[in-house]
Amino acid sequence: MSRKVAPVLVWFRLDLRLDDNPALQRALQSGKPVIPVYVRSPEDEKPWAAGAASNWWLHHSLRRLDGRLRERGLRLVRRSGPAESVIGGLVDETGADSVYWNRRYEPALVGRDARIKKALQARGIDIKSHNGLLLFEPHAVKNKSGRPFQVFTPFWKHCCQRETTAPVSPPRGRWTAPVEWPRSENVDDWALLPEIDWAAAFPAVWLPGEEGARQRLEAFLDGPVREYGNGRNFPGREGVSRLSPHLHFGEISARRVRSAVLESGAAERSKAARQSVDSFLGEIGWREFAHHLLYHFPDTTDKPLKGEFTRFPWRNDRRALRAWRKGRTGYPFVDAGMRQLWRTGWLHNRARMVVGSFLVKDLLIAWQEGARWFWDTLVDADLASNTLGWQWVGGCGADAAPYFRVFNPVLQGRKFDPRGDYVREWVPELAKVPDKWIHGPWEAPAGVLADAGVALGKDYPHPIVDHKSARQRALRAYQRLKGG
DNA sequence: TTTTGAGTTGTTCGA
DNA sequence: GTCGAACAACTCAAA
Repeated sequence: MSRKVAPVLVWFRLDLRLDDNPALQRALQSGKPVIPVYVRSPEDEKPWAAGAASNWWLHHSLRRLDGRLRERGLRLVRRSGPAESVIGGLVDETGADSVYWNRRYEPALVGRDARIKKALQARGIDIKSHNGLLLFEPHAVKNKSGRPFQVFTPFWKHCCQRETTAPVSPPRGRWTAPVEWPRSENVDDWALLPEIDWAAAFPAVWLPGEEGARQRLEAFLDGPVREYGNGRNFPGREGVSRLSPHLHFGEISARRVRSAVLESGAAERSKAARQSVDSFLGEIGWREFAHHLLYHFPDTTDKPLKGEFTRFPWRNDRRALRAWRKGRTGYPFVDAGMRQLWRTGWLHNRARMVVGSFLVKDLLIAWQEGARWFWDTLVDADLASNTLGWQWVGGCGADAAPYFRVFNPVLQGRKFDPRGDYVREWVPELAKVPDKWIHGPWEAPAGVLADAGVALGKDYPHPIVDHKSARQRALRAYQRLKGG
């Protein structure tokens, strides 16, 4: 191999995969030696530092990616520091004449990447950025008046009428490595893993990395996808894909997921299956929409999109917030969700809505508090999706839930966890409570609780608020806001 | 330009 | 027990 051929740097970000990775693909097609790089940079921590659960995932995902690259004769060079100086320094060290990456759309990073691009181009480096994250890029989707969509349905209808590009598979065999590898930091030294054993249960649930993503997708296509329309509502069943962390870290692309679902033929089996596929693809659409909104409304990570909500009378109740975080609200369905989150770094979407509604409406605690907690505890913590979700549940987003939509945690439990499986799994102290009372143990006759070995206030808390009056309180607060 | 219809995920109340 | 209306008002997209 000639020493004179300048290598290409491929800057990996939220695209920790080999498959359908346009930046990598382009580099490989150039025939030049390829140097994959991951930069741990302080800009990535804006507006919020990465959460502990995300860091756990990142640690493992980086190791997996390095392993996969090594199978192809490459490796992942890891560096930390401001991205501009790290990438610039690597260009100097390696003599690279090109740098390729896939675009990110978070407010803090768009400008940074543009600066890096400009600075490198000024030095004569070939810079190419690609779309590896989304089906439709935020700046490319506009309504007929040239403005960003703010309502999901028309947004997604519009998107579905557009052309999409097909996923690409990387070339087989071994790839061209540089003559010399630049120094790399050790992921272990980044201290991404939590010191306490809080993540102990994660490995039983998750396999970070591209292979794990593939397995999840295949398991989903093997069955649940056909029942998704209905099955996705039941947190105690295996009805959803659980692809969210893999999608967040880019271990699998939205293009790949979409095309695999369509090619699986799942939709052809029945009308219900067709609808199931549509509603699953709609969830991919919500991910797109979240990025779209955050790109066009960058303040919404912290500020309500609807301005009047800045004067909403949120309560500052640390005690209630703590009970919510720990899953000790006394509402079993809510507590099951919060404990699943803590133990596994993930929460079923039905449960996300219920616990979110409980925090915001029943406890009248600001949605930002919920967003922060999710940010720290979710392995799929994604700035765009988290922002959209909490603005939605808070009723202050673009596509807001009407304020009077207050989830009743008992009814939700009875409807979507009728046998109490979900509650029994995550709130084991209630395991012996009969189905009839499992979602509202305080209503159970004393004898029933005694037989189940539950003393309320001792083994399991009394409800920290009375839902009926809490609902009234929330409705009044929201009504006042409207009234001015 | 104006008008019209619709908008992720719910609950309660009263007939 | 079931069912439909009410819970508001507003913005947005499209015809």
